[in-house]
Amino acid sequence: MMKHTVVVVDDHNLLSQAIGGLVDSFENFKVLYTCRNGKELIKRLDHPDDVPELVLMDVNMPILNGIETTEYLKKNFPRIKVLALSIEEDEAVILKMLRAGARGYLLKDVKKIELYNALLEVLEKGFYHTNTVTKILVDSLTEDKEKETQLKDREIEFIRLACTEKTYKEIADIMHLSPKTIEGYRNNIFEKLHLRNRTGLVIYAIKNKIFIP
Amino acid sequence: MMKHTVVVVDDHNLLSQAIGGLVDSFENFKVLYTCRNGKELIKRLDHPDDVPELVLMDVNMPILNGIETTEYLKKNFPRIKVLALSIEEDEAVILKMLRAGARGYLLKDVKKIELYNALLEVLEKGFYHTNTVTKILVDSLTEDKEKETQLKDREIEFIRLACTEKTYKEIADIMHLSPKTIEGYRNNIFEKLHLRNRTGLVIYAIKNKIFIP
DNA sequence: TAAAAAAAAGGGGAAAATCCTTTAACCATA
DNA sequence: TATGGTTAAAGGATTTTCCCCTTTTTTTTA
Repeated sequence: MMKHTVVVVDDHNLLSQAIGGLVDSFENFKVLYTCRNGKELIKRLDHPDDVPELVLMDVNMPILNGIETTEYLKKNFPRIKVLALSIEEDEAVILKMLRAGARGYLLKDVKKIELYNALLEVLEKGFYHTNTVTKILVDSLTEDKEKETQLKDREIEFIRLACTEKTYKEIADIMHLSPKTIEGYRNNIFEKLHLRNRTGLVIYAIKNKIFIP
Repeated sequence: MMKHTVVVVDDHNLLSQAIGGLVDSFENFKVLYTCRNGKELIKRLDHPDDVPELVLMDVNMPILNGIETTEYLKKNFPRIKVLALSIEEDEAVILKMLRAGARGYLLKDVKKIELYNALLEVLEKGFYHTNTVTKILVDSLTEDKEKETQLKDREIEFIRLACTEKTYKEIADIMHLSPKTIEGYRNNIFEKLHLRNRTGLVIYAIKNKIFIP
């Protein structure tokens, strides 16, 4: 019986070993080799014997990351199916990865049986998506989320000021706007980013490098 | 005429060059050499010819920072006078540096004339302090600032919770305290740290690594 | 140029945060 | 056992924030 061929691409040594081992333990799958980043993978694909059916691809890698690598594969090796593997649960990242051509998106703490199902389904049906990922996909289609979530210049300006000890009234003065307009800004941003209050906004701004303390 | 000997210790190449140039331009001062960190300086001091009268010391350096280096000099080369040079305007840092034995504390955007005066005064009077630094010094003596500024364990715990979207009432529940007590905590902390509101507290906590977003 | 969309502003009200003062309970220890 | 120090808690007043919902003004676009 011919085993399905798999390549694991992940810069985290321990994890790629573990995942490789898991895949090898499935009787109808075989790990050809593992790579530390996209560049390494692309190099190896020069040899026809090294071209797998499926790539388990980490998203966050140095040199050439999962998104870029997947885009490259879609262009140059369209028959290779990419299954993304990541700790990132960030919607934007998941969307980028899927748009780049990934056939599925697994979180790294995936259970053995789920990994197996994912591998099989990707080969048979061409895709595998958990409920979470499906929901994100649907949402992104139905309400043009990215565009609406995009922060405008003036909003960014406001956020930076909100990361200080100034009151909204003071911020309004600085931005030459009415306090009521500032409230509007704040309310829009809260809704866009699913925030409850200013503290959440400050943390968000710092996490996303809008404001650097 | 004998020129006064100076060594510049700063890991920022450009800046140490600039400062060195400035010092050399004073007719009665001469830069012996520059170092990138405290370790380098200590090594060079083995040679008696390399022992200067005065060291212009950066506070933030890798390997061996300004405070540790100044402490070492106080112990082993008490005749070398240290003039601290930093972008840090943090009270605690300034105090540490002075306690370590620095004879003065200059901000890096110091003007030429002020640097000159500082160098002269340190050599002649033994110290040079700007108004700002003097005030900090006085304050630290009069009201035992350090001890009172020290945050207690429970306060740290509170601060971490304040860096979330929780209301004070929710925080009170979590900490098994009355909301009024939580208010007390907050007020004490605001006063200690000269803060106006929760936003300021969040920024402070992140800056000081009490809360890592 | 009229219609649509986005930006700005407003009113009102409830909740939360801020500020100030005072009280209660509990220790330590002189 | 009085004394003072610390921590916890409360009352009351004021400001700021947050949340609806509506209106006006400006800009964009069909």
